[in-house]
Amino acid sequence: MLSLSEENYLKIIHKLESERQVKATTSAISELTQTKASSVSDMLRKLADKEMIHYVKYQDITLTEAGKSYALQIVRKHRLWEVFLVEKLNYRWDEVHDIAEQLEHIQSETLIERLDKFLGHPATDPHGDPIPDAEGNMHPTRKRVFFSEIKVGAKGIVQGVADTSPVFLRYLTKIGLGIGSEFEITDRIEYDQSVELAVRGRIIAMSREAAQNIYTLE
Amino acid sequence: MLSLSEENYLKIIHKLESERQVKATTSAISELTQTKASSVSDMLRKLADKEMIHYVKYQDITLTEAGKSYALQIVRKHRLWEVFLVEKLNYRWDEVHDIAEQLEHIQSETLIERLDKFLGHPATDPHGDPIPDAEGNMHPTRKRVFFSEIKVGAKGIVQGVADTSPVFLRYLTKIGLGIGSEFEITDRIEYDQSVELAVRGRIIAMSREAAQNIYTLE
DNA sequence: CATTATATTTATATTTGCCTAAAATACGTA
DNA sequence: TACGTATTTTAGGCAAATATAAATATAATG
Repeated sequence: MLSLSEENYLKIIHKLESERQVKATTSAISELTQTKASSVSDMLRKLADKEMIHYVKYQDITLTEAGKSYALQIVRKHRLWEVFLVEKLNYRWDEVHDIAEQLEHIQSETLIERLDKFLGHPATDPHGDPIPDAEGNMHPTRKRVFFSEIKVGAKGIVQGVADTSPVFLRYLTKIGLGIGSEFEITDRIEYDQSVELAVRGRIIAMSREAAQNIYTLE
Repeated sequence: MLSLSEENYLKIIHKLESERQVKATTSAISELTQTKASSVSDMLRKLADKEMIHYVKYQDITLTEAGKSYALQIVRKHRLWEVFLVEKLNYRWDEVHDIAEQLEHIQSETLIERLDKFLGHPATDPHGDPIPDAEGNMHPTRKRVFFSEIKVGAKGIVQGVADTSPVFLRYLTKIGLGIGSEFEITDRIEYDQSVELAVRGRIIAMSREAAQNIYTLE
């Protein structure tokens, strides 16, 4: 059983690992956790002692099997609680992150399985992210295709978002876009790679930055 | 905003205060929290600094208005989560305490009000204890009459238990007694003050100790 | 490839919440 | 009321998780 802090580190390392762009390094973790690199360094030694990470000084960090499994359990808890908050307590998708961040650390052998059952074994959270099963398997999902990559003229349904910050989610809500929304990419502006899309009969201009964070599935 | 430890101390002090038999003293808190008296003493100074308790060295401790209000919010959260666990996740009443003990510390402005609504504004928790409202008011409850005080021949309905330890709750479940159970006190043995009662047509002998922890209302 | 810049680690310190041991205070009773 | 006992507080320390500052290793560049 790990401490709250240790759990948060595992989660962050998992996030960096699974978002294959970035490697898990001391400074990347420091950045994401908003703690000093020296503190991260301390914690990495502790997690290595507990065999949760592979750690060689000055090199990239990777999770061990045990560490990955532990991290996926936290992800599972986080996402199931998010579903609970949205489905049962009527929260909006941009409001649930901070609360789920706390709830994901509740320790109980049985709680999360009962919650999962109560929620009807949902496959994804309110942002479209898949929920790992009790054994830590993410049911293989189709490949994500971001708005920034979809060819002009293509239609589809929004399946998820890669940025779950409240400010981004509120923007999407404002323009009438959510998971399940139908869309058509009507144009891409070469100058700044922004896109134009049709949602509910309205034409919307969207920056490349935003378009890189909304996806449908192949 | 108080730390988890500080919240637990407030809760314990409130428990001692409201169970009017015992006064909140350093040693009583030490006993209940299973921490050394010296540690308690440290914490009391901290809580006094934060104006959560009235504290004069070597004297009994009482909560300030702020402290009482804070403590009641924790009690509210604890009891609402217990209702959730029993009503929605099908836990038994002897299983919920430890999980609620964790959930009661989740910090959110809105979560508990939404949970309360979701649960249909329950008046009591699964052990019959009243749930304070958002302002910290316990709706005035009728006076408790314990099995150890009920006169022989009287009938009634179990309204609550004063001991919520799993071992006690499992004993009650085993003898077929729960909140809402009809009973009749059929005899009281003068020798050891044990009682005899009829539940669902069966006659049960119950020790004075157990009888002191089950009650109906006046 | 030498030097500078950046990233990382080590050393040392702080805060929180706990501990043990010792000192101070309060209480029961002879 | 004075003594012994029990309670409470103070003093000094430890572990966890953070920080700052200094040392060291790696990477980037002219």
